[in-house]
Amino acid sequence: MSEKPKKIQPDDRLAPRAVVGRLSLYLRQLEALQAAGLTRVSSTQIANMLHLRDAQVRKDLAFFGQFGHPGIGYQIDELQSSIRKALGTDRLWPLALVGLGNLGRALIRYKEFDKHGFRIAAVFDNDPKKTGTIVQDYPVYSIDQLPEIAKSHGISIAALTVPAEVAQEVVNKLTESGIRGILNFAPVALSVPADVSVVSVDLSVQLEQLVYKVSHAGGGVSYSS
Amino acid sequence: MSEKPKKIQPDDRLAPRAVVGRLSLYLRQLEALQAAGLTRVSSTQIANMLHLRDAQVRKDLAFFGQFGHPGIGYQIDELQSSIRKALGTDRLWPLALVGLGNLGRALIRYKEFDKHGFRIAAVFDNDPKKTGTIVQDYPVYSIDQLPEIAKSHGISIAALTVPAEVAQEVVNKLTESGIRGILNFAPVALSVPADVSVVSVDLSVQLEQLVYKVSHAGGGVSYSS
DNA sequence: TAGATTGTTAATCGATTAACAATC
DNA sequence: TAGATTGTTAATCGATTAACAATC
Repeated sequence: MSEKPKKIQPDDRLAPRAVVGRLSLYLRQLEALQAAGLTRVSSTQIANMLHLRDAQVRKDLAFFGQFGHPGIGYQIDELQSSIRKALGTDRLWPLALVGLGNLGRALIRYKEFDKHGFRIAAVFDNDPKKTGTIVQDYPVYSIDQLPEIAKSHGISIAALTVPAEVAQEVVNKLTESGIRGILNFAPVALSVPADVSVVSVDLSVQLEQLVYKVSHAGGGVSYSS
Repeated sequence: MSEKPKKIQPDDRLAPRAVVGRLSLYLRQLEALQAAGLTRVSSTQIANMLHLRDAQVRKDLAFFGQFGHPGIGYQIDELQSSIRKALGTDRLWPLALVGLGNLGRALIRYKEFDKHGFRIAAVFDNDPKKTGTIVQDYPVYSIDQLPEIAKSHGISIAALTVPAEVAQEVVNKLTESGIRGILNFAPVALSVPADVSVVSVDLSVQLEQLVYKVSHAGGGVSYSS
């Protein structure tokens, strides 16, 4: 009979999705606080800014380790890098942009990605009128070239902004090319192999959420995460 | 002593956010099924397509009423209009687009909004180089004109695609103009009066979610809702 | 020291799932 | 009828919150 092994790492289970979502929001607040010249912050302050409870902030962070100083609070720069490490954004992630429609073109120019460690490394589209051209300094490749380019550029994640009708078909090519994560903007439920992650952002769905809230009195603030 | 009034409506409490999020996804699936020529569907089928449990689908729907036929399933067109009614999307929602950056311009051309009962009714920006011009058939108004135009066009919701630095300031103008709901793309936590709803979509946050999942093995599909 | 704040436990709250009688 | 499927209850599971000893 083997003893239950004592936990070495702060926590090695996968964090609940809700926790990870809030981690990103904490990071945004910390960036804002730092820009404002502050160096430390308490869980209560973070909680108030995001309309949460202090205990929740501490418990979320506790999932990944002990980053605070009892009686003092959290050192902003320390906590930032701890959260980045927990999220995996403590390194640069080259990104494939697949689909050069309206949304795709907007994402190429989207400054926030750069600010948070993401860099569009290559742009793909299957329209022969677009492939071979240069858009915003990026040469546009055919999706068929994805396997080779993903490999040579070390790309493992992709933003998918193709029409819904072709999304699944393109996703199949992506996963066959070694893409491990897809940020999907097409309004369809994608099927992927078990080792590939998908996060879907459907803007119409978000707008429907808003309409529900507006229609049913209440009000209040919520984050899509 | 007054009796507790018997519940008349199927349910008059506010549905949990998670339920409302899934309702939109059900609607997308129903649209796809209908396009494929089907007329009825079971909770098990819907659940399988979205990687959920059948009981959850039924329970979510039960929140709003009884839409199914025991032994038969759901009539697709019936269920669609029931869900639309529950969400409040059974009517057209004119939308103000505020902020004509990359994302704003992409949203003007975004076809999915039209498909789901949303219509951009007016476009606003504070850059004097942009106001007065016509973008994609829309005259661009100054944000100062919002109160009058919101009133004349019956606009009560807005998509906010301005830079983070000015977002709160613009939000204040929006709420003063009678806007009741804001789809916020600026990566900041907004403060609004209690009777105004905010749904925030932060694309960098979504990408961070994806990186976390990719970094920590697993995989799997998740919906931002 | 006194005051502040963390990390963590236990209690509460809410959401998901299983199971099944009612219905077609 | 037999088979299928709903709506709903009760059981389970997970997430949030309150409370507080430990720490600075």
